[in-house]
Amino acid sequence: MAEAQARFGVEELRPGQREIIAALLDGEDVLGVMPTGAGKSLCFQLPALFLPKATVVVSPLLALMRDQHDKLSEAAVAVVKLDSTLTAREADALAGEVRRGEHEIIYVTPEQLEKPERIEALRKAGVSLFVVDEAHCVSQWGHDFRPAFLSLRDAVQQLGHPPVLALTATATPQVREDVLEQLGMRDARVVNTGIRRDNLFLEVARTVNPEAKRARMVKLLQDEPGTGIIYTSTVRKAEEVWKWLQEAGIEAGRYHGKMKAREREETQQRFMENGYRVIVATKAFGLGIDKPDIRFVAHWQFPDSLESYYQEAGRAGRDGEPARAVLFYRLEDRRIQSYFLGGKYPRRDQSQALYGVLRALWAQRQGKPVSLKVLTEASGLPASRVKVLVAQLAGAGILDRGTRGLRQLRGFETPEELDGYLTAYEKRHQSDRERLKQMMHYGQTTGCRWRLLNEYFGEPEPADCGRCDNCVERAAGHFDAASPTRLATPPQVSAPSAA
DNA sequence: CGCATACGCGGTACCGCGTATGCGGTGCGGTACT
Repeated sequence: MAEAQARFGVEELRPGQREIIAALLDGEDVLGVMPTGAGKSLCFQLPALFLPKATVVVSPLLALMRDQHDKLSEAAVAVVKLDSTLTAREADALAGEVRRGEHEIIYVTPEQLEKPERIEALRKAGVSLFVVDEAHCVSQWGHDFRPAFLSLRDAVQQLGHPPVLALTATATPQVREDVLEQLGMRDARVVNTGIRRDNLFLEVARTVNPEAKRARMVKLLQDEPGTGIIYTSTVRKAEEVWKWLQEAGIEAGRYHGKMKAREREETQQRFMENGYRVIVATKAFGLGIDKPDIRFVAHWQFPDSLESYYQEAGRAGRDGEPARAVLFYRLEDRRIQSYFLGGKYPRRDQSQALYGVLRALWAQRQGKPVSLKVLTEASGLPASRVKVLVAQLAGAGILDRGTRGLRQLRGFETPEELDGYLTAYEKRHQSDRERLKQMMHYGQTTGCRWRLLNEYFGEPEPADCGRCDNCVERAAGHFDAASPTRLATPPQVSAPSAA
């Protein structure tokens, strides 16, 4: 404890932190689900100082790595980060230091761990603890646009499977399962400190058309003098809303993935310094946004799922003061999310084609390994999709991703097993559509919204909360016998047509 | 998936209708060029 106090200025460990650290020092794998601000970082920074060898921390964003690296350097921790911003010369020099074991904490991107030379350097150094920060990215990003997250399981294996710590603020039972599976942490201990946020008021504004949305937003901005975020589903919509607010004389900033990195950093900086009344943003404005006094988060359009919604809405009121999460619900906004879901995963025919091409290549080379590059070219599929499918085959034990390429281990033994491979992503797609439906249910329900969220996240369900619009209305007698239809009507979520 | 816009066409002097086409999130890393 003296060490924690001296190096990090920490007086006392919180219950979740204590449990996680104890389990790690016992050699267990741990999945820690803790809200932002609950001190996730300390769960690995503190053990890192005592463990004999290095702690590797996988981080999804260069900006997050940079911030944590700089903070730790100031605390006199021997820390290094390996990413693409290094020149080849710098990378070599640092890899040398890593091999010689000169660093206690090593930050890496998942992409770096796909390189054999990085793994080799870490293997030489020896790894005492392997940490995946923001671990929901494994499930949220791994299966489509950053498949490197699906290679982490191999990296852990190659490093001799040190204790693995996966940390996240948001995880449904489903996402938890996926993270544990994709990281190969079958017997992990799960430490969950809950999602409860007493100061956050949940509300939905049913808006039948764009005019209604704008009118409702004007009202929100009049009622609520504090700083807020407005999330939109597309870059174009973010720009549109941003211009509209500026014309209305509101000090608004914008943030989305099409902006230059420099401009995004400046916007975020100014937001932190209270230079904006609101930020209009896409989901790019997410990880690493940790301003305590955000008074409201409004969604101009609903996101793909309740975990996305809660991640974004939960950025309001981190300081514990009253804050509002307002969803501007409009049925038509389903369109864009349905579109995003459409192309997310490998289709059955692509899974089938890839496996066929791979088997042909192996046969042709008499069982010699096939490089990912050769397979990608032969399959004609996008590289990221091939990576996802290869990770799936590796997970099923069909192949091995060695330094010399993809090595065949065995074939599918039964038609059922092959079918499992072919339908896995169809099932995932189906469950994503279900999650979108639940998001819409949240927008349409007349029940307690906190109860619905708790149910969704597998948390104990409270009695009606008094901290959402529906409970307040019910308390005011608006849902009683005078308007029985509102209570009796089940939520209207129209079934999505077959894709 | 479904809306917005453009286009083609018929028949009328500018316009309406039906069909075609485009669009749409999140970031790493490596490469080419200044």
